[in-house]
Amino acid sequence: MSLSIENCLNQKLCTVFKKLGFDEKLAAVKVSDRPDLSDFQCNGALALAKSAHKNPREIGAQIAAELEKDADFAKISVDGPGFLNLTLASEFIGRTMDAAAGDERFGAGKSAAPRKIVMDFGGPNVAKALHVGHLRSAAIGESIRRIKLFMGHEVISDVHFGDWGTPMGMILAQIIAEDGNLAKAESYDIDQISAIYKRANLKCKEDDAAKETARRITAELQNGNPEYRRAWQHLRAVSVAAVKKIYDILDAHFDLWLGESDAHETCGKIVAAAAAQKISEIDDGAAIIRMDDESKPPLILVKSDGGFGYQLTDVATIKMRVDDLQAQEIIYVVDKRQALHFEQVFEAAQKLNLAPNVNLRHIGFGTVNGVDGKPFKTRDGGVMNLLDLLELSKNKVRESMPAANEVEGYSADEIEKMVTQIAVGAVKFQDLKNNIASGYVFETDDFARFEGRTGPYIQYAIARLNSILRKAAAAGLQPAEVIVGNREERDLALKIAQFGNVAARAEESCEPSVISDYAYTLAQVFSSFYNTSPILSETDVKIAASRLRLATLTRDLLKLNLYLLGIEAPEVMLKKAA
RNA sequence: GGUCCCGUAGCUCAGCUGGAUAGAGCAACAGCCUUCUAAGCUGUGGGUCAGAGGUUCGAAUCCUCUCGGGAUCGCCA
Repeated sequence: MSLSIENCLNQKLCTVFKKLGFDEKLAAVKVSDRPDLSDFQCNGALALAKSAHKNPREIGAQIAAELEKDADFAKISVDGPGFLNLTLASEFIGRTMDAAAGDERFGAGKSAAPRKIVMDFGGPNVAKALHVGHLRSAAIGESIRRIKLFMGHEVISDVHFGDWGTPMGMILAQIIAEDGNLAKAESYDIDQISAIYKRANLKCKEDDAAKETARRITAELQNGNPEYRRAWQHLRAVSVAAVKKIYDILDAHFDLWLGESDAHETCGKIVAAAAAQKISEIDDGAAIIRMDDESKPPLILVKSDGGFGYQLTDVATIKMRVDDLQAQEIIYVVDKRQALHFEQVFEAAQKLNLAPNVNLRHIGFGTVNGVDGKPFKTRDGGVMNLLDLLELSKNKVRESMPAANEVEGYSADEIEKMVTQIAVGAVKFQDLKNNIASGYVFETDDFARFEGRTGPYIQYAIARLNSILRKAAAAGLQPAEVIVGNREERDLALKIAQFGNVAARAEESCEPSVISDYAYTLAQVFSSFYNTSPILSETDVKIAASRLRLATLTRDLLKLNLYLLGIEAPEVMLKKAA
């Protein structure tokens, strides 16, 4: 159970509602919409009035009268048509902060029903460089992974490498076409492989015969042609290594590096089982599973050329995750344009009874668009490489930072690390500040900006806090009991107290933007506090110690929130002298 | 054409399990650095919440329709 202030208030309200014979479900408290009037509000009286045929203000007054007895409230009023406005006693807020200071979870609870969750995000492909589209999957997936872990679930992340489809045959066919055979295939590096794939892609687009050859080779590869398998093994290994590097920079963690190919054997079993149980049928030479809703296209198990399609692979992968990993929930963080595909796959899994009692969930994210509103393309019409994007961001950060020879005490490596943390933080936050489902417009200029609602803004708040905490420690100042005095202290404390509910909401909705939004507003409230409530120069030692505790809490909480977003916080942020 | 999503400030977006005066950031304007990092703070201006009906004591939020935009609809993944 969460220790958060909101839950505590909910309990107080529930008790009163019960005592007065009101429906406890209506006792919910929320952060006030009118901070000028109260800290929290309860709208229960309005809803109660309807069923009880009573004046909502009367009901509100009844509730207020009960709450008056509680010293944790400084002021209770019934306003407007029947809003119950609750203002907390400063001592109560202070005590909550003191409790949070001793709690590494800052009042956040854990899931009452922890599950074993397999997460499928990433989805890189052999021979294809990661592009901006992969950023969303990595950023969102990693954040949800961390949020789920924080809330007490067990999570296994799987990159689900795209290594078994027609592109494999296309590359092999292209190498054979260019070299005459596959002898040199194992000497190619990632850049060469990417270039070969691009050429293959072009050729197959305009040449049906080439496409046909690629299909045939793909099928032969899948059926175990040893020569193809050997070359493919190499292509895959080189691609995995290249992709790993980028995911490392992005701090996206995968427990498993399985690919579509790993499901191949299981695919065969599924095809056999589906046929035996008469769940599948042959249509136009392909083995398909029809959907209950006939307006939906059928799921294609086996293509008419005999090759296994990705739909089958995804079905088979569900079976493996349930049988081998004991998944109780599988979460796919994949582009929402694939929503129909996942509906089909989930329905097929259900028909085949592969995952009884397993929660299958597709979290579809919107596309990264250009200013024209269409999926983002670079000037030459291609998709922007993720590494290029990161380099762009890094260059902008470097412009604002001193070089190693311009500043004392920092090595070039340390500065480079700082640059990376800020640049990656900016890029990831830019992605995570938006709702998952709504796509967002990618503007190159946004990555050149680190002011306002951005990752670096939050990192900067942490850097300032680190600086204060360092100096306070050097001066021998110890944090102590929180005394809520001025408005900024109160706002900061109340904001800190919200974390428990924020974490729960983020987990429930699988929405990192709930965290990013909170982290930003917390940093914002802190910045006001910073400007009005000095710590080191405060002469009243009790106030200084109280503020120091608030500062420590804020720093730790901001770091935790950035962690939940998969973003690192540099200890210090250097700036070029003006 | 079927299904789904979206339309909120000049721009990019929150808010949408119905509630009080619709919020941020950017951009614009006006202030704040002998004081814990100005990547910051404070303030001002800026809105027929696409439009029309309906449900309700109360609608940006729920329902219906219209207009506008987007995604997707069997062998690429």
